[in-house]
Amino acid sequence: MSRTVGSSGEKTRAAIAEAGLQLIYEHGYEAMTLRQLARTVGLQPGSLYNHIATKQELLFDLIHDHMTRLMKNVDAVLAGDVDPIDRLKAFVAFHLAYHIERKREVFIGFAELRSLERENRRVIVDLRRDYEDRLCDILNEGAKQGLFNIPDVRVTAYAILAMLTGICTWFDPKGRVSQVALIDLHTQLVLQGVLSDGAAA
Amino acid sequence: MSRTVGSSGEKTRAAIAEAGLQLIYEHGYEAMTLRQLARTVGLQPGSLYNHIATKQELLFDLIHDHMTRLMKNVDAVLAGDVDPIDRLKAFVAFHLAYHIERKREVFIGFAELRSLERENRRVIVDLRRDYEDRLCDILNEGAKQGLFNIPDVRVTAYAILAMLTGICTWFDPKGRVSQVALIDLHTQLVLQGVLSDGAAA
DNA sequence: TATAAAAACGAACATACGTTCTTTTAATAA
DNA sequence: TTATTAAAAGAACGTATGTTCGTTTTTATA
Repeated sequence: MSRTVGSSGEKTRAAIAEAGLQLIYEHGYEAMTLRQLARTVGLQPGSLYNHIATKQELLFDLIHDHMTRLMKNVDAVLAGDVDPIDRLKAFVAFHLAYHIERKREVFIGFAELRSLERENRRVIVDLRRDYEDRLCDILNEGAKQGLFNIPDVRVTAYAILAMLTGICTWFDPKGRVSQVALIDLHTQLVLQGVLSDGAAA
Repeated sequence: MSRTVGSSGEKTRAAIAEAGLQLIYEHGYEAMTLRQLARTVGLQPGSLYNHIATKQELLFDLIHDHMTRLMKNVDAVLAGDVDPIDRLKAFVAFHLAYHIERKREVFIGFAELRSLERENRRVIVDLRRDYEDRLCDILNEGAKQGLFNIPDVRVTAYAILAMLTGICTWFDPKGRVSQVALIDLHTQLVLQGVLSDGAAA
């Protein structure tokens, strides 16, 4: 056989990306086989190479696209507010919603960092740092205005991010807890943990 | 050649465990090669099988030993206090100290869950659940006594655990922040986030 | 000291992997 | 309608992997 009826580069590329995402999420990058991926998409292994350069590039693109989208969205969300408390609330709500929606990408972006080759990893780590900085900026500004009581901004930012991101490892949209309740709970937890005595929530 | 001068099952077994821990931490379970492991320990690949049954069992034992030790230690720590606030403080301090000390095991126990075969994973997941329950118990008791204000105990427990465990991905004992400062900061963050208005810290 | 067990070597096995290459056919542009 | 390009098949390559096995030598036991 050869080229297949109805085949289209665009569709196949999308199918590979989606299947790759799911398979890496389920089994991990190293454990996922290109043969497995090909089978899922309905191709022969070699045919994948009409659409991807290497397995490594598949992983990198996946994470890189995710991080780029994350940055674009967080900047859009934070563009409005100026009050640190509002900004912090907006950040928490956005982070949770996005990480719930993109659960698989988030997990891979964290767990498969070590599967990235050095230069690729550097790019991603830099993007992560940019994202962390968004939260640090908010905390800094809030502390400056005397609204927040924060002994160490970066450590606190890490703690908050770890807490919020952690939910993506267990949250089930069809589960007992609604997304709204989840956001409320975490917003309270974060704000209460960070607000100085004088500031009103 | 054959059996080597000074060779001892006990020592070799320990060396394999330590090297396996480090290599899995660095490269991941799937990426780590038994040949790599053998080279690190100073053995031929086949000789590993005098000490381990399979690669999978190596991973399982590593995680299982870790979880067992974790449970034993947390129970010892919590044996003393009865006041929920004291217990929560003790839990936070213990969790952080332990997770800093056993950084590699903790990371593997989380990231390599999916590399465990079904039955093995079930065992570990059950142990994790037991550990989570320790924190839930504290939160429940505190809420019952009106000390804590917690909308959902299990979700809150997950949030706290995610936050505390997250530090093990970046904490550097030789870094800017001391372990004591870290524990203080997180204790405050957790307590403040959980205490009801009436309760004094 | 003789004997059994333990711990290593070294070679090999079957299999699976990422990737390349040639060929064939479908889609698209001239 | 013809020429070109894109997308697939299918076979193959070199290499690496987890694991097994027979042999040899050291350690421990009786």
